[in-house]
Amino acid sequence: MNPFHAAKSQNFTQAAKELFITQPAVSAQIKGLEEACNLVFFKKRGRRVYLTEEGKILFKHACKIFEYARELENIVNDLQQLKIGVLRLGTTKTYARYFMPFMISTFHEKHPDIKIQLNEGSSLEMTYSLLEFKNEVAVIAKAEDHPEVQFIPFSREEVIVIAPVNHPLAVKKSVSLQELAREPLIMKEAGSGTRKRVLELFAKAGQTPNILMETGNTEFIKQLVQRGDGVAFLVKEAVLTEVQEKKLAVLPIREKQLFLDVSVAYLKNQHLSPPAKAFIQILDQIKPGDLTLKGIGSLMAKMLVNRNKNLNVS
Amino acid sequence: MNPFHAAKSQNFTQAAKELFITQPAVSAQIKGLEEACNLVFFKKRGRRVYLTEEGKILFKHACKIFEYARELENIVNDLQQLKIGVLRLGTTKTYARYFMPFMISTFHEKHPDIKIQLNEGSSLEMTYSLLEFKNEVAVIAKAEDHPEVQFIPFSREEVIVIAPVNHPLAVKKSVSLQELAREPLIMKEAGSGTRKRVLELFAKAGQTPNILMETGNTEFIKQLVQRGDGVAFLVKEAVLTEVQEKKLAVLPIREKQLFLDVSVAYLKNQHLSPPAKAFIQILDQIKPGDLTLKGIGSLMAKMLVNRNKNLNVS
DNA sequence: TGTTTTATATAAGATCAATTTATGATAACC
DNA sequence: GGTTATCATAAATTGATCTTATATAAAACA
Repeated sequence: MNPFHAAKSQNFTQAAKELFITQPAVSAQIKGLEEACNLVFFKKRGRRVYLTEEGKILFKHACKIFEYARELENIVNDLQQLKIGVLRLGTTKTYARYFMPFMISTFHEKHPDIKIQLNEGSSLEMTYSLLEFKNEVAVIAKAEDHPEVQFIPFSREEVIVIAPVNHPLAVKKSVSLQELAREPLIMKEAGSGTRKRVLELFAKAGQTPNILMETGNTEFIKQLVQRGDGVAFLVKEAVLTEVQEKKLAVLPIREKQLFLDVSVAYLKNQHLSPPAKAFIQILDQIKPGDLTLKGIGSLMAKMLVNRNKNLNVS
Repeated sequence: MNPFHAAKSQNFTQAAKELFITQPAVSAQIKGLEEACNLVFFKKRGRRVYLTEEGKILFKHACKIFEYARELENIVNDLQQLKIGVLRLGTTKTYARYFMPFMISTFHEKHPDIKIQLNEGSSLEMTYSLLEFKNEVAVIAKAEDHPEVQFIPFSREEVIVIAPVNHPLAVKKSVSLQELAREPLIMKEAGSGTRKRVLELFAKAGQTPNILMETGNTEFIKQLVQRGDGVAFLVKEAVLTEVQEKKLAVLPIREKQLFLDVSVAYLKNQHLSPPAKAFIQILDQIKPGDLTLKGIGSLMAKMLVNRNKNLNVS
């Protein structure tokens, strides 16, 4: 099995065969070791060799090294075969809440041994987290372009304007940006992809939005709007339930629909770990429609079952 | 400290310095490893290198190997410095009882970490135990010469004849072998050094001893003689107490005193382990007189204190 | 007892792996 | 924008390891 083990079979020639080398090579190796240690590990008697006491002691301990070497090989195999590994994934709170569960569950189903570390922040923060090697992949909007970051869009999400149910504009057939600019706006924080698109929209229309408040917390925004503190632009998916339950009204914008591209982002010209590669590959296979709440319905049960195995979402 | 550790310092050049090799050597090593594993362990960004997730995992496990390698070095050092090791020592029951305690105690005092395995048997059996590698050193009488065994005499013990205190010959001024040959003799077993000398003695005198019984057990012989079952030849040292206490009588042999050489025996042309070498060296330093019961008196206390540390006498 | 077989040691030459030297590319620093 | 620091690469060198061939010695056998 290993040099020592073979030699221990009280036969250098046999050891040589097992190691696919010649007998003099074994003799030389052992001689070298003995000289290096200034100790004798084998004694010869007749045509047999025996381990000395020192040899036995050294052998016993040396075995552990070979054990670990074998273990290391297993680890390398496991790394190749996605049996061990970590996927460090960045995303936004909103995506984590509305799109990620399905993606992660699908990934986890296919690679149940890979640990998943999910980090949240604004799209921009997550873009930088890639550059800082904090995350390897991010599911975010392109809040800012960066020459070293590759964005692969995989889903186009509609951004809508929400208002309190009793809002005067809610009854109108269409609302202009000019009208919206007068309303107090609960805006997503700096670095948000949605915010970027919204600001672009106002700028293009020559309007300046009346930003009442900024926050990264989508749930908080919904609460404020519901209480009548203002209106807000949010991804449709995130307010679906509240709209259906008539807790929030959707203001129909006069201008054409506003969309937000959700992308997988990762560093250009940088090696991707096997888990990261596998994750991106899975995203390629998932049809965008499956990501929405509609698609999730039938998969809810599965997700709940698989959730807490080695799925270290932190 | 080790290749990986150094490389982990996010700097191949630094690693190379620590390893006393050049930077391209480090690069080549890592490239080789990565290619062999079909994995990427380092990623470069700017002028720094970072461990990938896979690199971190492999590194964590590889450290254990280097830990063990360091431990192995310590073991080799300890073997050289007699910090660990086993002394496999053969001797006879009688010597174990009367001479060995002092020798072992002296050895143990000088090399407290060496374990001692004491095996007992007749002198001849112990001679063969050397040839079978069961023991490395033996403290025995030369019961039989052997071309491969080196005997180094270090003590000359007097052999005396003991008889029951009321034995008719006990009152005589001197007893001839002829007279002794008529007495029932409790003889030491085959392979005994004493037996060999006694038989030689009778043979030289043209007499045939009247052997009543053979046994290897010296204490048993003393019991039998005390009970009046016969006379026996034994090493003086072994019957000192009983003679002083007048439980046994000593028959004065007419012929010149009979002596038995106690030797250290070990294999010629065979490497001796450091513990065995150290033991023989200590025997060289001990004056024969110290070995007897007389010499032991003052050392009794010390022996008793030191006895049960890692002194595995089996 | 001598001959054959089996096993290790040794020496010289060949092979292969690892290292160095020299140089190029690239990003950070001033 | 030039300089510095760092890693990559290629070719040459070195050194270690292996092989081939042979010697030696003990066990097996006849």
